[in-house]
Amino acid sequence: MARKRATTFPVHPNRPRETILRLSLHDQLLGRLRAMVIEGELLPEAKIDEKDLCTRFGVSRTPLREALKVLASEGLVTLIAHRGAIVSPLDMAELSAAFPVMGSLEALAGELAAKNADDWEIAEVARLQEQLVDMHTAGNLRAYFEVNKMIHEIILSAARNPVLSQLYGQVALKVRRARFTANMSSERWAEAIAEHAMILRALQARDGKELSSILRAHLDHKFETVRAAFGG
Amino acid sequence: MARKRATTFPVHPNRPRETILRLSLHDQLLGRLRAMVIEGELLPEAKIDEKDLCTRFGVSRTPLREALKVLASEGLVTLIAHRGAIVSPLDMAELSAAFPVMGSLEALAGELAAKNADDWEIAEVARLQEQLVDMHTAGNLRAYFEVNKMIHEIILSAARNPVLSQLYGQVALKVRRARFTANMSSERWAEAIAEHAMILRALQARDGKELSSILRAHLDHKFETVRAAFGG
DNA sequence: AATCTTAATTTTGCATGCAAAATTAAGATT
DNA sequence: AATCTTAATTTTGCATGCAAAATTAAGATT
Repeated sequence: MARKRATTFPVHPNRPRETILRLSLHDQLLGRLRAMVIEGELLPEAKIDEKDLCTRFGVSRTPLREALKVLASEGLVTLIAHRGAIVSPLDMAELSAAFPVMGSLEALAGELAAKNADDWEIAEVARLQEQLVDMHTAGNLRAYFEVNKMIHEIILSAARNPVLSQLYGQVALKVRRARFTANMSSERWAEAIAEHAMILRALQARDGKELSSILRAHLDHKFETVRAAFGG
Repeated sequence: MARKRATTFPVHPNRPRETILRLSLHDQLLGRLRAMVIEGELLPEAKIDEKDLCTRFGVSRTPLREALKVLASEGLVTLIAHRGAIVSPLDMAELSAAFPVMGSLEALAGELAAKNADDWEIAEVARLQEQLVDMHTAGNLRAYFEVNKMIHEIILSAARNPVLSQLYGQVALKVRRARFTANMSSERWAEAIAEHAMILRALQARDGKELSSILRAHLDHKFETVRAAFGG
């Protein structure tokens, strides 16, 4: 497994808390820049100005450039020889490639999670499912996405497969980036909520095949939404 | 998609050749170090001596450290704060996590390749299949692995899904690393050859479901071999 | 002799420096 | 005025420098 990511995975109860973490500049920058690209603060195709970012974060070019190389290997940034980095273009072709891959990975995650999830995790998904409904009712799309992400992360971590988690994380980055620009129709939103209810039920029943296929379908529908919003 | 990898993907005929590439030190080092880790030249858990590698490759620490950060994000290397990098341990737990993921990805690749492969690619797989048999007859395991890798890479590239290729490449690294240490029994080797014949037939018939399930089974068997060799 | 301190040495994480390449600006040519 | 040269400026890729942390070595203490 890679170096620990600075993600905010929901903390499983029997795990040490309060570990004081002293992140290197490299790691902090990596996290910040990743977020900036995903959330669209840095727009696709935009040139990444090293000097600007250095002064902005008060660091030298060394750790910044290290972070850029890693982001490039994740595909979020594109390096052009002797011309530095640009934010990777967000093209429909790559996105439509990402969805089926994410679908396969989620399908596998579903199967494994149905087998391996413990009671706390299932309860947690149930709890978050309620929140999801609340966010929908409140019309808070941003918060909805956040809760949605947490549900999928619990399922992932319940799959007990770190390699799967790592790879999933990487495709999810690409997809999440698109979602920040593409909005959902209210019908699609209602549908997504219904699908999430099915996800919860399959998990509670520990029905791996069922969970697996719901997740894959859920992804396919999500793709339709994004495709519609983007035009592809 | 990420920066171009320095891999030796078989070249599809209608693609420009002879592109003169001037790789940055960072990229060259990345490729060299990756190969060294995969091929076991740098042993698992071994400390990576920056100064040693710098003098060895005649470069300064800057590009070397950039490469190490990327290798860390790929999971081949583990960074320890203020203590530098070690070659990531090759543990059975991670390996058994990697195999089902690779299986899912290959299954997807198979389905897509059956749909999208062109005649050249199918012919190429057929040609390599013959070579595979030859290598088996010659008892040349190293060359066998190489040809085997090429077949899987053709299937991957015939899937026409760069995201899939990228992720597959990453899990494949982990698995390939294990294969360099684990040997195959002669029975398993014969079996693998037979499975490859089935792979070719399914591809020629463009039977996506079939190809998909053979590939997944092929991976499962490969896992058994590795597990046996390693003891897990 | 084994353990503990403390100082010397090495290594790490990051900042800075510098030449080559790319970009921009300014003047020359049509 | 538009295009072309050429010089000035900026940016990039990498090397080097330096303080803090980790490791090792050396001497002190039991």
